[in-house]
Amino acid sequence: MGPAEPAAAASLQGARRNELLACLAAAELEPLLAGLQWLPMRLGDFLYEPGEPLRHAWFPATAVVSLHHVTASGACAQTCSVGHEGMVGVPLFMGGRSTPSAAVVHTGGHGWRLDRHLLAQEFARGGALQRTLLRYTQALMAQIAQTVACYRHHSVEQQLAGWLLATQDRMPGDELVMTQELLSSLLGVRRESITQAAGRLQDSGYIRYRRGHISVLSASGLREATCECYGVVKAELRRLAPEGAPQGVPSA
Amino acid sequence: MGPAEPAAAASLQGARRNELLACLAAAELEPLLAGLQWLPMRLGDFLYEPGEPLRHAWFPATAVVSLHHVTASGACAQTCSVGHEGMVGVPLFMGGRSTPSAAVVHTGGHGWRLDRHLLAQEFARGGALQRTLLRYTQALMAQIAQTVACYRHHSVEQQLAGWLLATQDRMPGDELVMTQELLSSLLGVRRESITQAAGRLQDSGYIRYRRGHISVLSASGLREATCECYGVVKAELRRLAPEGAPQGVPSA
DNA sequence: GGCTCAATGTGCGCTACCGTACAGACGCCT
DNA sequence: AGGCGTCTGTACGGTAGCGCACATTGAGCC
Repeated sequence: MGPAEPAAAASLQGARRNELLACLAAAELEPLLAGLQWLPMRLGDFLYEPGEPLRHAWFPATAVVSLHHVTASGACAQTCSVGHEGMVGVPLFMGGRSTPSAAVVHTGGHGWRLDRHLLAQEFARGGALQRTLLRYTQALMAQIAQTVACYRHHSVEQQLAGWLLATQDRMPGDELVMTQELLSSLLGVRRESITQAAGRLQDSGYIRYRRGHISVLSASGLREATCECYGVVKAELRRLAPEGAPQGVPSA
Repeated sequence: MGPAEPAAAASLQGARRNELLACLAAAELEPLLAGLQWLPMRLGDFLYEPGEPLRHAWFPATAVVSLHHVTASGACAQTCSVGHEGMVGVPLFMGGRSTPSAAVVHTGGHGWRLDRHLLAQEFARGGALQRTLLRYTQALMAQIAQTVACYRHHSVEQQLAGWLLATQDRMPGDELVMTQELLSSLLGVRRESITQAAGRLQDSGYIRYRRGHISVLSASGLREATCECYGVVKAELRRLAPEGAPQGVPSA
């Protein structure tokens, strides 16, 4: 963990880099400020692990987080992706404290960390914050459920294209720092399957990659290459997003 | 829809057939009674369809409901199962009104139907009902997420065994009315794959089936045959279940 | 009993993805 | 520059599940 800027830096302005925080009126945001910290979120950081009580909630701004499950044999499968449109730590207000899933930062960046007591306390008030978080949680459920259908019926190439689009939507810039090895473990397939699928996407001119970096050259091409799941999830996130929230990538 | 028993039949006693309703103290249950109806839930009934605003919430007692997604090409994949331990209609209190998924009754029985306005109104009070529903919703998310990992990494035979166990947990008796055709469409695989997997389970002596009926002969055998996903989901449902709720199958 | 139709059994080739092994290539470090 | 370690490319056989075609069987019905 890097040195935190003082809590005073948790200004209204800064909070607007996360859409859930951004939607809150000053009156609702104010009580949270004391528990908000703007922190780096580094590639590979685990925000929580299976069965372990969550210690904080996170509201990413430029970082992207993957929620995933690990099977008994050690295999992994990403269930959803969280960026500036959402938050990590839903169980903190749903009442469970922990979950069988894990959350890991797969694109480094920054975000807001919020004290869990403060979150629970303000959530319990039942106002705009509660409404916003519950709507987001529903979108999260839709995302996970869509992933079920996608893993069942669509090809690795379609899933990879969708993953790249979803990740790009959540980060500034077009270049992902990501090895095929890591990507394969997130999607729960072999590294070689990613090599092959990524090769085809590169041959089509949609992406370019080199040792640990992937650049999106044509988002519209990727949209051709992926299945409908990407669009369904994006539409549902938008439908359930808080009103007045900025759409799109935050300024870096 | 069959003829409804009069709302007066929505007694405290009857409500105990669903664990979420059963956990509520009389004071919390009372305001709901006017909107509760004990109704038959027939095989094949759609409780809601993708994108359509939900009209009711359902609290199954002896029926079992499958939530599933349908892909653009018409393929289907079950994301989770709901019986007497849960409820159908989470989007009604999460704020979305509709969802991209569908809910269909796959094991006929009875359950309580609740007026959506009443549900939303009582949920907004923020008491035990809200706490209970949110904890259940978290369990539902865990179930869907576990399904992601399961579809990715486990065999159809493992998934079938788990499905049979999960369904049996939610219904009275050991005989499911279910064709392989319907089962295959729920799990999102070919009918022949089910034939093969079910054949192996029958050869092992764990189940017996004949034209549209499946009997569980050995739940412990099925537990051997399935993956860890069944156990993980069951544990999470139990962990997040309301305190004081009866565990196990309701009397029919 | 015999008919009919839905449900189940079986076989065949096909494809996507897996598991393993190893070769090449790029980037970083000294 | 040269070495090293990581990342990526490729090839091989193996397997699970798909898509299709068709045979068989059982339950219900007249």
